[in-house]
Amino acid sequence: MAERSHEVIPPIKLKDVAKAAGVSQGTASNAFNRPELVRPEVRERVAAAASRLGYAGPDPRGRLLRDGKFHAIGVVPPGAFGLSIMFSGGYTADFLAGIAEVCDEMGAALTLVSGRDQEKAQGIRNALVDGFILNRIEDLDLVDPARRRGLAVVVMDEDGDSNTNSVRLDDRDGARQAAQHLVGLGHRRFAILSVMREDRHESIFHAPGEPHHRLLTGFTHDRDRLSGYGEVLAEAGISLDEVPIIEGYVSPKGAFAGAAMLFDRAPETTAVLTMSDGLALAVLDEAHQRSISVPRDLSVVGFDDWAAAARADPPLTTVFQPVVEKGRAAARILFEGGPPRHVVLPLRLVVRSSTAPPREEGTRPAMRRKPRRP
Amino acid sequence: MAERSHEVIPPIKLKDVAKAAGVSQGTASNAFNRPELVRPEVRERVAAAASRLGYAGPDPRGRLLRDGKFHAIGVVPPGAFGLSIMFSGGYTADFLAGIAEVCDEMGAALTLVSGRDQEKAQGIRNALVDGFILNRIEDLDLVDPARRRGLAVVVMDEDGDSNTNSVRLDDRDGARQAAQHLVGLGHRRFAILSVMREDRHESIFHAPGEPHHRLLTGFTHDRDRLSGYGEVLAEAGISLDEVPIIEGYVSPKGAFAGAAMLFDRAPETTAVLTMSDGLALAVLDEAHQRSISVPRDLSVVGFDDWAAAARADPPLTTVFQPVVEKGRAAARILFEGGPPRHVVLPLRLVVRSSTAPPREEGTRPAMRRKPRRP
DNA sequence: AGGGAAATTTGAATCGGTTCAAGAAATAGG
DNA sequence: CCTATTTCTTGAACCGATTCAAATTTCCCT
Repeated sequence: MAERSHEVIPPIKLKDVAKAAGVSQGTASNAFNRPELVRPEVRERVAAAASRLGYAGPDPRGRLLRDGKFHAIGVVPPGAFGLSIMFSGGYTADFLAGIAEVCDEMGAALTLVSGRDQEKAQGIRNALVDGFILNRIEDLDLVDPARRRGLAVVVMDEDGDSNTNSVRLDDRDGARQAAQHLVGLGHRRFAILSVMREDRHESIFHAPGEPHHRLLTGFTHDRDRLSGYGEVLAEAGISLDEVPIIEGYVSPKGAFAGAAMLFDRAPETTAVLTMSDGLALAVLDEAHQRSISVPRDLSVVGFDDWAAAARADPPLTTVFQPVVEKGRAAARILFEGGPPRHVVLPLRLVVRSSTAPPREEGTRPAMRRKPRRP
Repeated sequence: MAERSHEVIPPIKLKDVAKAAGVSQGTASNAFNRPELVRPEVRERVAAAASRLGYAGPDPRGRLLRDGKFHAIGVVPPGAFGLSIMFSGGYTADFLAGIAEVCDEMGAALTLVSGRDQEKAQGIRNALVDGFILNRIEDLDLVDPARRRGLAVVVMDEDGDSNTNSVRLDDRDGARQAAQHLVGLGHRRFAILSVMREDRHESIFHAPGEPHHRLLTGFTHDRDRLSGYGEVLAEAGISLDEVPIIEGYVSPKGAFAGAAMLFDRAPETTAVLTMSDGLALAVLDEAHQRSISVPRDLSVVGFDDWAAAARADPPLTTVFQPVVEKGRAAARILFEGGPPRHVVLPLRLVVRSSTAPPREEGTRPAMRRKPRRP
């Protein structure tokens, strides 16, 4: 018949191989997966049949259905930016590297689930993974779909309810270390540069005495940092109410505006605590513009330990975040299973050269000086 | 019975939902996947039953088996370093970003397959993906296992056999552009810094006149670059045989050794063509140590356009590689299917400040000067 | 050779859906 | 009201393996 040649050859299945080798399908399966259970001669017959038929080995689909495990864990890219943001370096890259390390050890695959916004839930429902690592900030509403599928879930940067795994950093303690360092150096006149997540375009100066409940700082970790600073200052007899706090938008521009505001409105400051290296680096830059010497005239502490912090001039004292370890911890929880765990990782102050004891009273030059910029 | 409480509740399946809703399993399936085929009232009854039973929607395992598509593509980490190398920035990160972009558009997942060496083949056999992007260099032997599974495959940096998809860069043309630039500036005294992939620890100086078949340069793209250089020089009447070629090991140390050798053994050179920005940056550094001015006394061209190239002093003229686009192209081929394709992407010379016309004869200072280093 | 233990092999159940031809019900047309 | 359509539903086949109790062989001793 003419149609013969148009027929699609159905792909070879284990059953076909079994038949060709003259064994049962069960034995054929064992020949591939538990060869020690099969007599060498038979094993060989199966192998021969397989290669004769061009059979590449058991299809993972079948196995998957049967034994349920995907041997892969999933990560959802944060925000609405899509997958490629995960490779743009910095935080996400380090985080993934930590996860990847553990996946490697476990011989599991790491699956990056695509999708933005609503599509993400869809992605969660269909992902071929055994568990998910979710970002608290944007993906908290994905916990439910994942759980309903019976998947293990780890939520980052959030305590989570007591039966959801979580991994977060001890931001409060990190902030305490930073503040303690400055207090220990003898500083008494502090200012705090905070970030503001609202989409505002002007920085806000909260003068001493202003009630701090008006702060716009939104994320838990920012609040933790602030409270860490507050605690240590309080222990040193300084009320947070007396400390000027500047909130700037997280963009570089916002950071510079905040830095300028610091010099303009709080010139008596000898030590600046910040919520992020971005802000601290802006302060360094602005200080340079105004010929204010860091750390002689002003000590600056960052937060996060960006790569740029070590290269800054002067190298920035800042708080290191174990981001890679965060990834590792999250992945390990997923693989280990067991009852819900709540991991809190310690931060560590890295002392570099942007901090020093304050200048003696009287020898400090006025900070408010015209910027050199045009 | 006492055991009652110990019984494992079997997970809810579509069948259970169908029964609870009083419809056939087929209808229940449609209610989820093709709701337009189901009367609204019935659809709702199914939804109600599902939510009452805590059913999260059809399990992907079942669907997978039936319709075969994983909606994911796989990437294998190069080398024996494992997964986490993919996030260490630079080449792999850019490459993955390109792949990720396309996955996003297609709503597919990106799966990073773990495993090193032999385990990789195992990973290929079990990966839950529809296609693979493989690195030529280490993964050529993985093409077969992937193909046998009937998966689409794209091989990078290699022409591949004519029925294997491939994506590569036009290194020869990139090299031509670089050489042409220097020839156009008037240079006639060239040297070439090449890389050596063997695990040697000393650089090799191939003096003019030496037969070049002794070069150790191993990768196709390195040979392409060399041949591009050679072609253009030949067109300018300069035989490659007259050009000193230095092969250095790819480590930073090797690069510096090669750079030193250049100044020591080929001091009359006015223009250096390199196989990599790493080498070119080492030359810049060594020139600085020896107080040789670039580009006044020596023009240097890199290859790859590393991020550091633009920041170098002076900013390095180099050949830009569209790595992100490489990733995109590979992913697109996988998703588009169709007959095998062989994509060759163009490179582009980026002229910065490390190249200039040669100094006039006679005014050039002797290059061989004692290095300032201790 | 005979009996029991150990090593292999078999066959059928199961994993959780999707799909499609065929039947049933609802709707439209005359 | 009856027939022709159109819209929904059903039921069974199928996707490709793994697993395990039971059946069969092989092996080892006496």
